Amino acid sequence: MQYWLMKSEPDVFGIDHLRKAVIEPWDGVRNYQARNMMRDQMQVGDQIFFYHSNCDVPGITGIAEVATSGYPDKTAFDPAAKYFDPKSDPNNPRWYRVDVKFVRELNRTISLQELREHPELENMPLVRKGNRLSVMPVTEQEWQYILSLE
DNA sequence: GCCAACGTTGGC
DNA sequence: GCCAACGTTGGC
Repeated sequence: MQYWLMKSEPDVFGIDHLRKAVIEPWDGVRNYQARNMMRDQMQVGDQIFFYHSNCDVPGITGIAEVATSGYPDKTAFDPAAKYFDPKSDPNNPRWYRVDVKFVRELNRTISLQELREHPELENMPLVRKGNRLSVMPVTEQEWQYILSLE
């Protein structure tokens, strides 16, 4: 069992959308580090913190779980898609995605500001200045600690 | 292989 | 809306 944190803009796709859809592909990731984690490391059942970015109160708002391991992100092949990438060859896909499944919303949003206040979490890429990774691993200690804040 | 220019992310 | 930080691109 591994733990992850995934960022999404709530205006585009937030925890509410996932709650209604239950299972959705996590597509549109166009960053190699994040791609590698989805393609190579994520396993069905892994737990995910759902993080809202680029909004009034950025922070962790819910929990999801990995519903499929990595598979090619087909939106990269579709010229009409927002995340079309002409360099992604269907015979050798450049981008991958996983499906994620809604687990629950947190009782409250644990804001980035609050997460920064805890020395126990200082090694998380999330709280590092300038970090833009949209998919990142979370240690079991960090996972449990954050849940204890809820 | 270097690095300047550019585009994007995302907090504030 | 601003802008710092970072990743990518492409000329050389």
